[in-house]
Order: sequence, then structure tokens, then C-alpha cells
Amino acid sequence: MSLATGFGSADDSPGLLLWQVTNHWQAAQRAALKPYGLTHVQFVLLASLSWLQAQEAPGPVTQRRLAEHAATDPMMTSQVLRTLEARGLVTRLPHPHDARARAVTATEEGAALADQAIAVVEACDADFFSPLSEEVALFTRALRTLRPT
Amino acid sequence: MSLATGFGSADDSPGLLLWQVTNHWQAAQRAALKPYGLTHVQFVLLASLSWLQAQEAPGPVTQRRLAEHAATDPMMTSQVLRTLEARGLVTRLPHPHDARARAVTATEEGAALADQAIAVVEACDADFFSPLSEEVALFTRALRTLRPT
DNA sequence: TGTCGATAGTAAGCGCGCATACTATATGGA
DNA sequence: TCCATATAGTATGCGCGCTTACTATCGACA
Repeated sequence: MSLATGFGSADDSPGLLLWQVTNHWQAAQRAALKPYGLTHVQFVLLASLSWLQAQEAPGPVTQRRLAEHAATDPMMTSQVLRTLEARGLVTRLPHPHDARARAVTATEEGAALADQAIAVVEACDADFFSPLSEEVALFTRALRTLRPT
Repeated sequence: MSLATGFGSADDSPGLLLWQVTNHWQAAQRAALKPYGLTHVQFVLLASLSWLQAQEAPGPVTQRRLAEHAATDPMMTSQVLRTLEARGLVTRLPHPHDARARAVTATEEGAALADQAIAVVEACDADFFSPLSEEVALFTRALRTLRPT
């Protein structure tokens, strides 16, 4: 309502808290992934791509499908995948049946790196959310409620 | 643990959910603040500055103190304040007792804009978290637990 | 009084996160 | 067959969020 009640401290606003906690979490992820030379988003896309490849889906994985699965912006997905391609972690070959699309695959090196990073990231996550202990299930459910469709 | 269990879907990871939900929330804030020509961070700093000014603290508000209060990066705070200064919403005069520091104040226009925006942002927040209904208190408490010291 | 560590602020730069606008191709229907 | 619409992907640009490195000043202490 007023300045004094509304924004005196972030304690009042779940939104501000959400923002601050997420920044804190991203910092933890950044630190955990630093030894692998990966950013958080690079890791998510690489790991998601590895997983999608392993699925028995029809046709090769396109950038669009990867972006949809990882819930990332298609534009950013394009940029990040080109970075990963430049580092030899993914390939972006022309799609066999759709001249507009790319067939994206993780290279052996990329998949191996993702496998290593996944363990570290999961440990980092577990540590980050450990203060919640049993409440983490409730917390996760709340987040799922707020997630965009 | 493995690709299949660890990153098949964001449902599994509170971290990924946190990230996605925050992006979603930021989009809502962006839309709500668009009519005022403010970004989320600009709004937070402007509103926090207005609040700090109203407090009976010793000496003028410095960028450092504002950044600390809003839990924002000092470098970013500097940038954003210069943007707000260019738009006439804040002033950044030399500090009377410390030649290193700036005495930051919200202009009348800035304070008025903040007051208007606060109402809209609070409504936006209430709407965003309404799916949680009563659980919002629990959710906020969990976030506070995870907040950096 | 001089100097030395701590502090306020900024320059430059990278990687998202997203908005806008564009090209090229695919696809369904007359 | 031709065309309208939808779709895959990219160029450009802005605003964070943060890192590193730097200047200038302050405060404490000998």
C-alpha cells in the first residue's frame, strides 16, 4: 500500500524473496559448474539434449523440441547451442526431412561432460535445499503450482 | 543420478522449478510495470530508495546502503541509478562528508512514480501467488530459510 | 604527519532472458 | 498447382547479474 509497509524489506514480499533466492541458487550452480566450464543454462540444455536423445522419439531432436522440453527461450537456445557447438559438445547438422530445422545431438564429449556435471549439480541442489529438510516436498509442490503452463 | 532420472523433466528438480517460476514472475512484473516505463530492478531500487529516505537514518543514502538494503549487486545498482538519474527520477549528488560516495535521492517525480507502481506491483504479486492461497505463508517461510545471509 | 589497509564507486566485458523483426521452408486447402 | 498461413531458426538490441580490475578517498595507527 504505502512505501513504509510495502517495500521496507524483502521479508514482506514473496516475489522479492523468490528473486533473491533464485539469484543465490544460480550463484551456487555457477560455482559448482565452474570446473566444467559450463554455465547453468549450457548445462541444462546439454543434459536435456542427452536425455532427449536417449528417448525413443520419432526423428532427430530439433532446437525447438529441446527448447520446449527445457522450457527455455528459443532464441537463447539457438545462441547457447551455437556456443556449445563451437566447443565441440554438440553438433547442429541439417535436419534430414525439414530444411528449416537443425538436428541437434550431443557429441560423445558433450554427453560425458553432462554425465559428470549432473552428479555435481544434483549434489549442489541437495545441499542448497537441505535447510528445508522435509519441507522440500511441500516447497516443490508450491513451485509446481506456480509454474507456467 | 543418471540422465534418465535426473533431468528428464524439471518436475524432479526444485532448482529448475525455482528458476522457471522466477522467470515467469519476472515476466509478470515486466508486464505490470511496462506502463510506467520501469523494469523490475529499476522499480525495486526506486521504491527502496523512497523508503530509505523516509527513514530517520543518519546521513544521506549512499549507493552502497541502497544496494545492501535491496540486496542488489553494487555494480548493477550503480548502472541502474545512472539510468534513473538520466530520466530525472533520482539525483546523485556528491556526498557532503565523503568525497567517495554519492548522496542518492528520489526526485518528487521519482517518488510519485514509485508510489503509483507499488500498488500495481503488489496487485500483480497477489495475483501471481494466489494459486497458493493459504500456503503462501509456508512458501514465504521456506524462501526466507533459503535466503542468503 | 605519513602511510597503509579498507571502502565507495566505476570501466569493461560476458552470458543470459527476452522483445522485435526478419528469412526460409513446410503444410493445408482451393 | 498455387497460395495463405504456420513454423524453424536467426540478426539485432536492451537490461540485468556478475566478475575482474581499477581509481579515489577514508580511517586507523605508528
